[in-house]
Amino acid sequence: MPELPDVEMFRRYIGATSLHQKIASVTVRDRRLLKGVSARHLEQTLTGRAFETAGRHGKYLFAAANGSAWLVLHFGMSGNLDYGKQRETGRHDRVIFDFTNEYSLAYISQRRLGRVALSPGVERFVEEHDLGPDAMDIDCADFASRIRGSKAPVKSSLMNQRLVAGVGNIYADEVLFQGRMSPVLSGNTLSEKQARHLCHTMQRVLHAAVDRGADPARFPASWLLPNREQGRSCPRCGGRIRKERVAGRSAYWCPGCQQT
DNA sequence: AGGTATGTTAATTG
DNA sequence: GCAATTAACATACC
Repeated sequence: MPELPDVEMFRRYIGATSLHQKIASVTVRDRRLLKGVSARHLEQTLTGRAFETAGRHGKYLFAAANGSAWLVLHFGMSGNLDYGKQRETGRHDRVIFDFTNEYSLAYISQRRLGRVALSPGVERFVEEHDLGPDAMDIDCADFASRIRGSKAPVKSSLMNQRLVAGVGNIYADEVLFQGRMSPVLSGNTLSEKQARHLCHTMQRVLHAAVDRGADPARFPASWLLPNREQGRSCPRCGGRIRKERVAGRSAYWCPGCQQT
């Protein structure tokens, strides 16, 4: 689930539920999910403070505590947040933030591939992890020069978080489908115009997904996602959807309308 | 039982 | 040294 649109929903969720409340305690139920911070340090840093704002860069979610400590959440292949009053602890709750008003926020990671960290700020984090610009607001001229500077398959570059942050396997397929471009096309063969067009398509798709609450059930039938299965018919040309391994992941596309 | 799954990263290969 | 691919990670599902 958690690609940019999903994480944007999580950001809004925190914004709507968890800001400006004093943190009473932090419970780390599985320290394997912590990255670069001890359970003790996380608890000591956050307890007594409150989250003031929620930010996002690519697939990373940030919540600023008082001062200059930011909580960083990443969701991996599975993940969720759940806020509630006197909620019962779930089996996959990995870190729980208890507020002084009896409400708590649970960071849930079923497959434990997510990570929880602390950072002095979003900018610093982005720099340290060498993340590219966020996919929603990357400048398309910048995007074009980045993707044209790589001979990797365009799908691989779309998913490369150092090139542009936020697009994963599902949305990469959707962007390429809507941009009518083959996933295996080499980036350095794109014209400036093609690269910019791909960028605009990417931003349109992500924006539309966010507008629909990142809920696939609300995505238009004309999109690839509802038909992302080998052998299904393409909602645009009726051709067959093909599945093939590209850049180590399953790529689904319509050879009929994604020629170049 | 074996393959696959929306992610990142360390290790490996070219 | 760099870019690109693969393995590993943990768990659930088909």
